[in-house]
Amino acid sequence: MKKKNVKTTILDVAKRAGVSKATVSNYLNGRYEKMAEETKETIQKAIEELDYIPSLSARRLSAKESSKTIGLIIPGNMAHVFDTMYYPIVFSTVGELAEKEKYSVLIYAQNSRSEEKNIEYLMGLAKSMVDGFLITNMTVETRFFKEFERNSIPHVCLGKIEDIDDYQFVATDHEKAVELAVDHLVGLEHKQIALLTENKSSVVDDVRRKGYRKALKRHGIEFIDEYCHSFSHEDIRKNIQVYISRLLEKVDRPTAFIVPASLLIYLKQETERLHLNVPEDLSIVCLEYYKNNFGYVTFQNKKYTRVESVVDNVCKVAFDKLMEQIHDPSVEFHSYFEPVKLLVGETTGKPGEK
Amino acid sequence: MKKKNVKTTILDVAKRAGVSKATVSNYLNGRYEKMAEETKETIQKAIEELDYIPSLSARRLSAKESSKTIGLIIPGNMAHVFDTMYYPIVFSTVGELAEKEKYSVLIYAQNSRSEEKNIEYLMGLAKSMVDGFLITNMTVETRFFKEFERNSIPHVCLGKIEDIDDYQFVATDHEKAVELAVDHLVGLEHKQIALLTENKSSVVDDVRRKGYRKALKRHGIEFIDEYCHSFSHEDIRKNIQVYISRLLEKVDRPTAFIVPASLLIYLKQETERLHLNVPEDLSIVCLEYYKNNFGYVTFQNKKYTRVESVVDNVCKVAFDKLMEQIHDPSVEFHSYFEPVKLLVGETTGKPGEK
DNA sequence: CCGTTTTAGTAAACCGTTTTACAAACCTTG
DNA sequence: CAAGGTTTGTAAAACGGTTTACTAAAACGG
Repeated sequence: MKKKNVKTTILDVAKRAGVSKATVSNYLNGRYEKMAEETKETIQKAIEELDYIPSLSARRLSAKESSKTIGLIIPGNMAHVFDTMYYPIVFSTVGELAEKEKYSVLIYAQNSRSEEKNIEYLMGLAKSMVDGFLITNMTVETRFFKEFERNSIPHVCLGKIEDIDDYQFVATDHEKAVELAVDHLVGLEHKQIALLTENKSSVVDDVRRKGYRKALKRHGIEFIDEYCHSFSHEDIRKNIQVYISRLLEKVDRPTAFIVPASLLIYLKQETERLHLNVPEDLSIVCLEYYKNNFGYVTFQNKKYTRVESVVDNVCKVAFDKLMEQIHDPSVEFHSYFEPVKLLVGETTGKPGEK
Repeated sequence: MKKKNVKTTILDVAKRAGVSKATVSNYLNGRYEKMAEETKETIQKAIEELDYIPSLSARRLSAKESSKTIGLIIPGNMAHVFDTMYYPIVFSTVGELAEKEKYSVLIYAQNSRSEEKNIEYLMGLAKSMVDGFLITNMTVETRFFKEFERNSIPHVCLGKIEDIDDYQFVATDHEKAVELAVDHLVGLEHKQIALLTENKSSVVDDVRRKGYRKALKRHGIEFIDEYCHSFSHEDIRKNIQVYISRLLEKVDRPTAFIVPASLLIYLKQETERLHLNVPEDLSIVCLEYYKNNFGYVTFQNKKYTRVESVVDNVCKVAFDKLMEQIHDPSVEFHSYFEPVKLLVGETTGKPGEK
């Protein structure tokens, strides 16, 4: 618990080591080329003895570096995202990427105050603290984009927001994911295809339903309202099992389900309770966005057929694009959809086939 | 989309406004006392025309300010905390507090690499970027504390870790919370008291069980293993209903339950399914840590009896203590337990009583 | 042993602010 | 109208590094 009231500077170190500031600076920055072994040691010793810590501000000022920090904007209230691994993944992925680039990640949880205040604060950050922003898509207030644009502040949105177009995003193509799933199932001659989704009335949810309807229409299959259900956070805790078992007990029950990974467990439960076989009685396509999917990767030792599009990668692309913008503000930005691919496993087959 | 390749400095502004740097600086820092109205306007105009943004680094260097940033350490993998509102609350509360103090919050998600690397990086941050750390309790690698201590880096741990004592924490007293609940129920003549908890084998969980056993022992009530169950993340999704209904259907079923808010919904479900009345057939005490408890605040229009201890406040105290440490490294730190209070509602009564 | 190259290191300018000590210009006032 | 007060503002020295241009001393080559 030393109490240093006076900061030791590079000059103190230089004096103590009997060299010049420049030499210490060179040492600190690993420019050893022109430096006697002995000098290095002396400097190192002086640094340790004095408990010297270089001043970041001075360094940055001198080197004309930026703050090397990006802002990550998240919603103040994240209750609605509880059912997915989204945020944890974003945090750790972005964190790791940033660390590699020697960037720091500032977190900004929008608070409940006025949009005005939020924006004001963000612009303040941008002016001084932060080189650019990563915006999580559940966060979005559209004015953010306008302001960022207006002030030429680098920014990338993680996720596409419907109905807005003139902004820069990197997103998972949830629409296409569902379409692929439907196509696959229709290819197997399924006609009764159910879609269950979580995170009711979120952007992601809307897009998935859109893809579902679109694909059905394309194949000339009628949309049945009952087959397509979206569960809110509370629904999942309250009555998802009831809903699923009702659906499965119907005479004209769906022969196939498209289900995001986080809901699989519930479907599995009811399927087993009703002694349905997969894929003979029921085909399942899993929508998968996370690498570590809670370990729910098999169904009775069968590999899931799944549509994959990994969020880690979305983060990576977004981060890279942000870096690009930061380092060269003139680059043209192109929004990006993470590729989506269908991986056929053992949980889908022709309906009724053994 | 202007492209500024040369940064405009305070000198540019000064020249354009026809004044000195000092005057511009004064203007920027709101020292208007000795400044003609006209000068202010000229300077403001110059600033706008030049799109001038002061350099934070220069400012900090000159004013001998610190980075005014705190680090918030969170686990890289947060899957296990999904069942509570813990992190969202921490983020937004700490974020807001920091904003008020003009501090920024840097987020550090421990990644999967070696402890060594994590520590090295954190110490690096501490040296330059960050004035101190807030450590979420699920995160903890005990070496952190030793290193922080060794380098006199201000830090506060959100939550108490059992078996370690020589560090500084601010925590909810989960042990006492459960004890209070038991005391209340025993006071109502309950003997068969169940404790359900989430987040199996976490620190919080252990402590709750400890309080439970302690209180039972104090009242001379035998500990029955079946009455005390802890659910993992997967358990909650898989079989919590099964477990609860089995417990409720036993001949000698518990007459009272102590349940954290996030699990209430499941208990409510099964209670209703079995047509049990609250509190006549069953008393319920809710352990409540979040202000906005998902809106599950009533049971059939009855206010829950609950033990309350609000996380927001834990964050606030922790943040304040961190600030204290940062501003005066010599202050003695005293670990702190957030007060816990019992609020008697309408969901508890004497067993069997109408 | 002298001129040249290499090695090891330095002095000083600079980065963009804040701050301190000082002063010009104008206004009072006796 | 000179002395002193107010205003309004300034010049220059920090702040703690990096970098550039330069050099003393040692090593080398012939």
